[in-house]
Amino acid sequence: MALEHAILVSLLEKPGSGYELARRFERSIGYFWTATHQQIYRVLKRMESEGLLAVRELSQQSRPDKKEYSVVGPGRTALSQWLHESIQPESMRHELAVKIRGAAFDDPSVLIREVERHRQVHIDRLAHYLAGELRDFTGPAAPTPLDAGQELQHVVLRGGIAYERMTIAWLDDVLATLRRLGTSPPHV
Amino acid sequence: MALEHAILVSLLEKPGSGYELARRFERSIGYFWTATHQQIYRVLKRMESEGLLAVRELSQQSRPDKKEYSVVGPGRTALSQWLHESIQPESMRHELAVKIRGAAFDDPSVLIREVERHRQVHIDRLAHYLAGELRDFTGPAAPTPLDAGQELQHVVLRGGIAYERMTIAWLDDVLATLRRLGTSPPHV
DNA sequence: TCCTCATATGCAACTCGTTGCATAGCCAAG
DNA sequence: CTTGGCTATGCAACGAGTTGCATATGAGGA
Repeated sequence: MALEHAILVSLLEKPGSGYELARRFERSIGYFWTATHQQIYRVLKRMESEGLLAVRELSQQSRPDKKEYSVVGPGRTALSQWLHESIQPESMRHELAVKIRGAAFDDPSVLIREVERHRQVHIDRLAHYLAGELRDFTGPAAPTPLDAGQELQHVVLRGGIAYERMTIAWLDDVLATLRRLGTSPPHV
Repeated sequence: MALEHAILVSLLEKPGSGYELARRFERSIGYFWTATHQQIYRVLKRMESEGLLAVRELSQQSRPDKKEYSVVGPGRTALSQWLHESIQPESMRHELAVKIRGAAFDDPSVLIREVERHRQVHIDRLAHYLAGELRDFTGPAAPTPLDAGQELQHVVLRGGIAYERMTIAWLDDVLATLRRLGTSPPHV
């Protein structure tokens, strides 16, 4: 159900089209909730038919027309209601960890490249987050003081930064372990 | 596709029934991959029909019969093949983060209890992981030296521990932010 | 005796999410 | 002038995951 709520939050922050939402889900919102454009278009249509959103068809010059969605009363109420409900803490879904345990039944060194690749992705994400933090929250161009919405966006971004740092450190640990096992006598 | 591979890993570590796998997915394997018993039974049946697993019907006294699954040749090959493929790094799914950003459009203090509840869950998980680490890997009752499989299980568990510690620290940050905003003048 | 709990397996219906494909307008480069 | 790229929206089919329900055995307690 959370895609619906992620869309409400994003559209309250700023109205936009399905295409624009899909872009936001590649940055910003997408740091902690992902969705493809097909999913977004489908849910937007449903939410509009349920009266949570309003559409405005905008003809643009030099571009195809778009439909701009914005949150209306019942949508705001739905979000508020959801905020008052409790959700259950995240359950893990870490495919790489499954692979690492699986490596016991093959040659552990086959995973070294894979783990290095993941490590690089997380390093890039961290750099991206840090640049965003500087631009929007802690740099000289950032507004001072931050309003409540910006403070909350910032604390979520700090979570992303902490997650990437933790992950990079862990992947270093994994690499050290795989390399150590690689030089030991084989097993199984 | 990863449920299939998580099952292969778990059954290679030790053969077992659907019920037993479901239990393992509540501990151990479940720390980084979750599944319900319905999902497990369905996939076991499919994997058996594809020749990845073998079944043995065991009649037990004082308990209903069970079907014990174990990995056979093609299953081992399938796992090995998967280990050589590359997967794409995890995409986040953090519902609480959506809520935190959404709190900008309601009273941020409504989230304080919710975040405190999540924090407690993570503290409990951390304690549980640390107890498991002591029991299986670092305590006096642990085998020395550890074999490759145990080393790999340990490094995965260290990842879980690092994740929980990071999350608890972040939730403290979130709580401090929510409390600070709660004492500021309202917004929106 | 009846109820509940733990073991053990499964179906049916549903929602959520992914993948591949299709369409269409306009721009810029070759 | 054709091709590729970006904006913009959408269908169809499939696969993954959840929820509710159903069934059966046997243990232990009220």
